[in-house]
Amino acid sequence: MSSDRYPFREIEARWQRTWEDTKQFRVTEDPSRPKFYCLEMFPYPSGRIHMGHVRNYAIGDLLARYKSMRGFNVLHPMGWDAFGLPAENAAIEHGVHPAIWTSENIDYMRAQLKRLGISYDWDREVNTCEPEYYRWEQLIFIRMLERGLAYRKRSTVNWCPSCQTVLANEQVEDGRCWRCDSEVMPREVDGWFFKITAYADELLAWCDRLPGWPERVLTMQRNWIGRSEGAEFDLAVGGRPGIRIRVFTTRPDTAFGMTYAVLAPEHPLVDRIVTDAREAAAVAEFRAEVAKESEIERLAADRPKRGLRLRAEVVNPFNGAAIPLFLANYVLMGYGTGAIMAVPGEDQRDWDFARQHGLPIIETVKRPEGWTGEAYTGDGVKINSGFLDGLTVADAKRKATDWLVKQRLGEAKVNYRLRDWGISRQRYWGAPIPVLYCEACGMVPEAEENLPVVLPRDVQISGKGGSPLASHPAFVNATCPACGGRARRETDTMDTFVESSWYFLRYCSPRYEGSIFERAAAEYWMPVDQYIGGIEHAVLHLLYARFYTKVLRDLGLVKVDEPFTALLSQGMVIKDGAKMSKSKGNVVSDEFIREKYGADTGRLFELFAAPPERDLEWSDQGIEGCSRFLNRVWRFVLTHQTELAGAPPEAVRVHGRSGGAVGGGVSPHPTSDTGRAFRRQIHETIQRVTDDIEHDFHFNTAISAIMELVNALYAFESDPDGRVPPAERAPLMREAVETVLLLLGPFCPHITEELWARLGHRESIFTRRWPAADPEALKKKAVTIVVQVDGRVRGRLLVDVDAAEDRLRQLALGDERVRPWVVSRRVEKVVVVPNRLVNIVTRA
RNA sequence: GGGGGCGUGGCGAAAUGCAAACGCGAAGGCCUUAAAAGCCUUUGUCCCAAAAGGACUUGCAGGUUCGAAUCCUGCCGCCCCUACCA
Repeated sequence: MSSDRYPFREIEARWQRTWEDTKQFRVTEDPSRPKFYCLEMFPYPSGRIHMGHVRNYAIGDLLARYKSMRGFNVLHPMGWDAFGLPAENAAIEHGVHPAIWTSENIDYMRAQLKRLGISYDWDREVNTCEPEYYRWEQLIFIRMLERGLAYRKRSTVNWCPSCQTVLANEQVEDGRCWRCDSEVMPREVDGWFFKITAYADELLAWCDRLPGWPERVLTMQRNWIGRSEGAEFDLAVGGRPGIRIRVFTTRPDTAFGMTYAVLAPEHPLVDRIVTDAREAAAVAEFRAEVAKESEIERLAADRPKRGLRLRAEVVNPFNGAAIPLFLANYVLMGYGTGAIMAVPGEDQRDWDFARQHGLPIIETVKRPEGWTGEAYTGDGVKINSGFLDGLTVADAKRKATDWLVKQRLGEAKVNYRLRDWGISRQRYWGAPIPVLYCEACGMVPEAEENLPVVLPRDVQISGKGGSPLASHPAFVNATCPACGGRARRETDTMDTFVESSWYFLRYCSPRYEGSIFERAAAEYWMPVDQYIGGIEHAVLHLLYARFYTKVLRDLGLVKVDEPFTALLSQGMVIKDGAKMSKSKGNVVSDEFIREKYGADTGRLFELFAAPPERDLEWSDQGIEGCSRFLNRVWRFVLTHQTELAGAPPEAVRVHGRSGGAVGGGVSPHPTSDTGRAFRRQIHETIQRVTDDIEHDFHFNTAISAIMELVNALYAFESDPDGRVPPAERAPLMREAVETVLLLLGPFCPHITEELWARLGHRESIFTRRWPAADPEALKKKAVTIVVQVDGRVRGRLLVDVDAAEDRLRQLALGDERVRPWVVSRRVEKVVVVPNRLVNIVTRA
């Protein structure tokens, strides 16, 4: 089978060596040329490149090479998101040090990437687990600390009782630890936070100013930030003049329907309200019960709403009514004020709870005719609402809020779902947080001249009992940078999402030692013009990176407001209907594909099989087809090498020049109909491929257009009817072949580079400009017009381009294939679309 | 519960006024001692002996329009995200 395949192994190795030896993809700032920063999300060095990576990098390489051929100065870097838990797991399971495991994986994966032939500037490689990298992150941490953007607090986190560590939200799968499958429990822990909520408004506002991003990613970010407008006000507790309960609501208009109020079980006021010993015991029991609820129970959609009625009552300030006060598991301390006014008439959760506890329900919005539902959340006229009666919901909200302000009870308030970013990890393999705890001075940041705080190598990693750093005396016991006394070093490390929040900035000047990056380099390259990565980072990484960029901007380090101008979210690579994974046994290895078909074929298939944003179903037959296509290209050039070599070279116009051909060649002007039609197809293909890449990333249709041109090339060559004049043959074939190679180059760089050389070119094909369609060649003399009768195709007309509407109407009505459909009917109307169709509308 | 997306041949997918480009698969043929590779033809369904021709067809039901896979409404199915967010 493979015996007749072109020698991809040899040519791929040779060109990779050439590109590396000549440093072909090394770039530097060049203010005389427009820049293009093309970036794929850098990988975690898990061990092997998989097909999802290949897809990601094939798309990036295509765009990078294409933009370069269009004259841009292209920055296309690669690096490693090298901190993370899998390295620690490997240490636990196999006794390999995380640093060694990581660095071996990086070496292996770098070699794999080089064999894919991606056009990276490898001189800019970045590795986030090196002190030269994370020292800048530590410096920024200190700056953030100074500005109150980094702070320490106690909070409830996901705790795995078996692994004895905190898990990030994304490491909890269906309420279980992704590593050991234990049920995750909530737990109070001290930790460090970044104040991303300070940027909530800006992050949200800029969602409307990122037209290069997919709408669904922006929607997910908007939902995640979750801005809601409402009001906050105080409820007095009956008989307890010193105590006021602050509640947040988005529906102040419904306040007259408040029939009870609820505190989150862990609300701090509970202890002040409850004084009786017996009630306090009941509260403690209720709290324990709720705290025991595991993540799994919390995720259950129909989780029962548990509540405990307190003896105290609160007063509805709107109507003076005394109403019961509850603790309930459906009110969360982490959102709003941790307390609510309950309006069962207009809130389904309150409705459920009220029914369970026999509480009254008051309707404050008139239901629509025939309403049969429970709580009503729609619009309508206010009823049972005192001074709000008769108003619409929107007007009543405004009036109720104004009233609260006037009474000095509350105010309008905006709340966000977004929480501050918890960055503490009780783990070893991460960047140390540069803070100390001094016996005399308290918490003190490490002195800048002492940075980096280097992660020590000689640790015992057991996976049990918290961070290994805590049991490393040489690391923990340190000197206070403020007073010189004894201090204990922070042993938490930073979430690895911090490293990936600024790596794209470090790429601008990766070896610069003076600062986090060189200002001029970042000003030249930033922002990233095209970012490409998986949809799974739609919120987390992309939101964190946006936040971190804004922080760096406010620290005066960078000028841009947003890091990524355009984003392409590629779909997953699927096999047998499921994401490829070891456990499912449906993994196709990049090495196997490269060995069997070559890198060019693998890349071509991944770009051809589906548009990039959609999931891609792997197909063993599909890749055979791509292999066959490249062999067809190869065979054509080799079998016609002599004939092609004799034709004038580079009779192809290039973008950015107004006329003529480059390199002394002559544009062929065929006189035969076949020759003219063929040349038109060559130039239509240029136009179509350019549009497909440029406008909507439809690489699959771009490839099919190139395939059609190759099919046409074979047909033109065989010329069974002898209609091509001999003088036109070789020049047109050469123009077609060179066009195919130039258009295909960014998709399949090795084979095109090789064939380009075999046509006699001395320079790399990637130093050539992208071809431009010749308007002369695109001109058509005649077009086929479809004639419809009542919307059905009944005939076709071959007419001059831009024929007059009157003439089209006449020809259509007179056409003998059309007449039978019209003859016994009355012509009502004739719709003419120039150069496209005529539709004759009739009536009996 | 909320938000978003998708539904077209046997399959991956094209198509903003001619539905099914391109590729895969399948069937038949050529080449070959044979195979591989390659090449050629056919390939949505139905009516008709066939051709010519015609009818039907983009999840289902409606609507807008001269004209709808495409726009609108409702329903069905699948996928993703999110989740007691007050």
